[in-house]
Amino acid sequence: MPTPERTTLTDIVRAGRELLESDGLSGLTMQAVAERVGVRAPSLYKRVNSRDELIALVANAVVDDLGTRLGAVAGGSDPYRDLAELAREFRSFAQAHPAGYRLMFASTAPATDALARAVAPVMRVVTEIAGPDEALEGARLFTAWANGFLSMELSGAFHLGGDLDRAYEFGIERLARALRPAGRSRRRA
Amino acid sequence: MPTPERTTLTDIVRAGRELLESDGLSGLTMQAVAERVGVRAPSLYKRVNSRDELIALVANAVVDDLGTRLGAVAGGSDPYRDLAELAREFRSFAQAHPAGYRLMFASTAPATDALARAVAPVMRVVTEIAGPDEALEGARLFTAWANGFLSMELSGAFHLGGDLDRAYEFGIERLARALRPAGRSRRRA
DNA sequence: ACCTGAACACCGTTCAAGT
DNA sequence: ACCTGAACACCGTTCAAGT
Repeated sequence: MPTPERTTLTDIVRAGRELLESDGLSGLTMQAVAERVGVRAPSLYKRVNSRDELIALVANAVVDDLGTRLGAVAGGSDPYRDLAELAREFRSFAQAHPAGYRLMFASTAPATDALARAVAPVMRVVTEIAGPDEALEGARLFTAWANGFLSMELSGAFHLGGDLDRAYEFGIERLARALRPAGRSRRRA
Repeated sequence: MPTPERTTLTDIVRAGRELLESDGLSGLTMQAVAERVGVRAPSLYKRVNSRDELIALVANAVVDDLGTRLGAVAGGSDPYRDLAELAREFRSFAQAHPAGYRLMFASTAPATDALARAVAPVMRVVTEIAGPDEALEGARLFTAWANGFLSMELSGAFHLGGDLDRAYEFGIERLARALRPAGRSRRRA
C-alpha cells in the first residue's frame, strides 16, 4: 500500500539553503534538514544520494538564483553602466547570501552549466566593451576580481580598514577602463 | 611523575597541513592527526583547544608560508616586473597547496596579522605604481583579482576552456596598466 | 512506494585513572 | 605533567520492518 509523499526534493533543497545561511555549512545536517521538512533523516535518502549531493544541489540553486538576478540587469544603452550595475548586483547578492555565495566557489559542487548561464550577461557586456577577441579573457578578469573582492570581504580579509564601498567602485571603474582594447585611446569622461 | 612529551604543537600543525593537502579539510580529523604524530586523539587537547583552533593554526601556517615566498620576490628596479613576479609566485603557491590556499580565505580562520605581513610586498609594489593615495585601493584591486582568479581556477569554475595561463598574464598586464594614476597618460611599451 | 526505528561506523570532546 | 581508555553526544548512512 503506497504511502503518500510527505516531502519533495524542492522542499529539501530549500530547507538546506535556509540552514546553510542560518547555521553555516556545518549546520546543514541531514537531521536538521529532515526535521525542517517534517520527516526522519533516513527518508531523505529517497530523494538524495548523500549529503554531498544535497550540498551540490543547494549550490546549484544558489547559482540559479544569482543568474536570475544578473539576468534581470537588462542591457541598457551604456555597457559601462551595465557592467557597473552587474557588479553591484553581484555584491548585493553575496552580502544577502554569504554562505551560499561561498559555497558556489567551494572545492566541489562546480555547477558548471548553471554558472555559465549566470555569467552570460557579464560575457555579453564585456564583449561589447572589449570586443570579441578579448571577451573571454576580459570576462575572466572581471569575474575573478569581483569574486575575489567579495570572498575577501565576506571572510574579513580586508583588515586594513578604509571604505570598502569606495574600493569596490574604484575596482569597477578601473576595470571598465582596463577592458577596452589595448590600442584604443582613452575616452573623455 | 612527569611523562615526557611525545609530540609538539609544531608537529601537530605540520601533520594537520599534510592531511589537509592529501585528504582535504574533512580528512583533517583529530584522530588522523593524532595517529600521524604518534599519539592518541585526546592527547591533542593538551596543545590545542579544539579542531577549529587547529584548523586556524594550519591556516596561519599556510599564510606565513605564502608570506615567505612573496617576501622572497625582492624588489627589482622595475615595479611592473615585480608585480608580475608576485602574481606568478602567488599562483604557483596556490597550485602547489590548493587546499591550504582555499583555507586561507575560508569563512573563519582570518589570520589577519599574518595576512597583512604576507601582502606587504604587494602593497609596496602597488604604492610605487599607483602612488600613495591609491595604494590601498590599488592593492585591493590586485589581490582581489589574483585571489578570485586562483579560487576559480582551483574550483574548476573556468569551464569555458581557453588558455588559463594566457588569461592570467592578460590580467596581470591589464591590471598593471589600470593601477597607474588616472590622470597620467599611457607610457609607450 | 514511501517512511521509520534500530543499528553501525565514525567523529569531537571530556574525564577519571594511569605513570 | 602528560598520556590513555572509556564514555558521551552527534553525525552520515544502511536496512529490515511497517503501512
